[in-house]
Amino acid sequence: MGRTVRRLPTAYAAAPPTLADVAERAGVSRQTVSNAVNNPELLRADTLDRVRAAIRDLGYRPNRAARNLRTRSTHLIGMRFAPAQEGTANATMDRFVHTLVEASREAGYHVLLFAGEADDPVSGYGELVRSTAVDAFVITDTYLGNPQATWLEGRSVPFVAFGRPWDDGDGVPAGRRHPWVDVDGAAGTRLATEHLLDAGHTRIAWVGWRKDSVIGEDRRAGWSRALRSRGLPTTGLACRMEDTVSSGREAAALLLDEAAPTGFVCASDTLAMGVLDTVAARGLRPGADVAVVGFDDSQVAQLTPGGLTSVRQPLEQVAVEVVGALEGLLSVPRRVGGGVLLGPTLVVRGSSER
Amino acid sequence: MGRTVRRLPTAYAAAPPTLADVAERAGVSRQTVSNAVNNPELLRADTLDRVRAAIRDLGYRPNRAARNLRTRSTHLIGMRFAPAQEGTANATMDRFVHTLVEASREAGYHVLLFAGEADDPVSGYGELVRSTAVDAFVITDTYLGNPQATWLEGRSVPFVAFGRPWDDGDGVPAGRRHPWVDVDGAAGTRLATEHLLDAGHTRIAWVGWRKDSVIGEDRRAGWSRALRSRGLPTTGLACRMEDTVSSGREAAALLLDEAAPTGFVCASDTLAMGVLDTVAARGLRPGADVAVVGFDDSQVAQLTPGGLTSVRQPLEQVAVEVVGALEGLLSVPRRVGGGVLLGPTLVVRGSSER
DNA sequence: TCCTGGAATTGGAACGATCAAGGGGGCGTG
DNA sequence: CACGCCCCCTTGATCGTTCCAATTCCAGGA
Repeated sequence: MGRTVRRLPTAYAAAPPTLADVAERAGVSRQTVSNAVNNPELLRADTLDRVRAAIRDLGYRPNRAARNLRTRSTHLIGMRFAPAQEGTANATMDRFVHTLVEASREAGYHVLLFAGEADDPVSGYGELVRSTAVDAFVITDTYLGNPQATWLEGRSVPFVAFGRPWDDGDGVPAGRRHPWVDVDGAAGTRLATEHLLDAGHTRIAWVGWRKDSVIGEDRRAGWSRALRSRGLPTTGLACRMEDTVSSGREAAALLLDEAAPTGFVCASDTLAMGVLDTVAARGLRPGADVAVVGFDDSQVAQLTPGGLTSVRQPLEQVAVEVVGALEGLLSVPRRVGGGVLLGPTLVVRGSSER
Repeated sequence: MGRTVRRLPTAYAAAPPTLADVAERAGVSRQTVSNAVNNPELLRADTLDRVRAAIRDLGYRPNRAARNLRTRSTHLIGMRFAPAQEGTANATMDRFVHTLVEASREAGYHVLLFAGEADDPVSGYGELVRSTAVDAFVITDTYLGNPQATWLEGRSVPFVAFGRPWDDGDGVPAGRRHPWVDVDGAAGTRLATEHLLDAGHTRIAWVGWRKDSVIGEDRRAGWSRALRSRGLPTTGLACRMEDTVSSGREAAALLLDEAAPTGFVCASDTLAMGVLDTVAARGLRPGADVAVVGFDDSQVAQLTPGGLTSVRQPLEQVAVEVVGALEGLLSVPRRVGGGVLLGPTLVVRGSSER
């Protein structure tokens, strides 16, 4: 009848109350308490009140392990956490993860971080799937070939990708239709370029990444489209490099010598910092003489003296959409996922305006 | 005898194999399989081989929910994830969290992120404790009064803090002896100050935070001790501000006017960026005329033109120590936790050397 | 041959929740 | 008054694992 005394494994916290404890206190059966928690509309109003009072008095919370075991779902979302690269301006993860955690909470989920072998993009997932530790995954680095997505789809594990499936252009083959959320990089660089065009610049250069980066080529497309739509040339105005400050420096020097641009649109804040450095070294004033725009609105863009104008990704919105897609995925009718493409904004600072 | 067909809740992955499946295949009982996984030394060698082969063939992984339920432990570590403040140079979390995840994995744990109400430092913990969703917590923002630690200790919930319990000086009252790991901020600023002293500077200023920041006062102490130990004055050379770039700018202007220092040690990279800005605005060359050192080795320090010398916290080491302390805490004999204080390093860049 | 004892293995119960049926009232209806 | 129905609630089984105690196996000693 009463609850039995339990031995505790490590003698920490007192054993939390169980469904049976609440039931006894409220004078109902276990199932009724369960219903009060999960299907309150099934109970008569006064019974519900009584049970809720008992729950409150005892500080009852359903034991997750027991619930998980029975329902075969953990309400956990797995995410493989890769660190930001040192020496690069992109601290994207911080903002994204925070909102992901927040939005997940509202949807009744928690975020489980895990690590994998550095050289194997698929490692770590299998263990969690087979031990039914998570309900779904969020994958974040989908730039190349995207082996995680393929792996997960092959095993029918639900997941949402932050990033488009790039590898197959328009004609996405059947069975490769997972839900994804992404930011329209081309729209961002187009915004940046038009911002400079509106300020009167006509010779605007592109400083981007190597050609094999699909994201880089997408961003580049925004720049070239903006120029072409106003009938301006792009030839000789583009430069593709590694994503480092010194590459940005070199690219700016090269371009200033060869093409004398008055504006620079860059694929990253890292490159933009290099461009700014060269501009300053030549005695040109950022904003006044030469305008520079970066990408990511990193802390560097915010803190560098004068400020760096930069394209800001709506990471908070991305996270919210990701959780929304997950909810759709985990609710009963399996919705074949499409994609969501969000528009970035431009944060104008001193480097492009004075 | 054979396993029954199971209906799946959402018709995703095929149902993973269970202990019973493995047992049947290996021709042993369930308990023997369990022992093969958890206490292999109890089995005869040939039996162990047979069971292991069955486990491998079926791709068996223990169901976490069932295991959690029975053992009353989840092998999850909870961490409340607060985002980095925008406009501040500190992207500490990224580095720390990554290593925490990595080290946790080696210890057989995963990291569960959760969110709480912004205005309530304790919110979020209770739910996870009462639903036995995590075994322990890592708390990271222990600067003031540290209500989470008090809350968790009051409920005998195991946790490790990144950050010392500041509030009670030397005489830590009994019952407030939780394990913690921290970085010796004073040692860091002392390192920075001595770096400048060794370069020949004698008038070295401090740009720090308001007096009510214990961490700020600790860092300040490193600076003042370094100066005093060489018989140099500190009066008139310290300035305490908000943690913003413009504060750093103002502080530098003030100090240059009043005390004409040739070196600046700052409580953060954010402040240091402001100092650098003022230095440049006055036509002084960072490194050559005036040396500046920041704190945190943030991306800004790495990417700013010329580079900003900065104190780097050994966050990877902190995470490893944190996990080590957790392991000690969660293993059977409760060890009353002491603290671990780690030394930072100095990353020298152009702002202090030319 | 029987007994003993340690090592190896087994079957039953339990962890705490949900699922799937199975009642017991009260009320309207024939 | 009996019947059936719906509403509300209860009972027993179950998820997959580990704990506990019991049982079998096998070698060595009396």
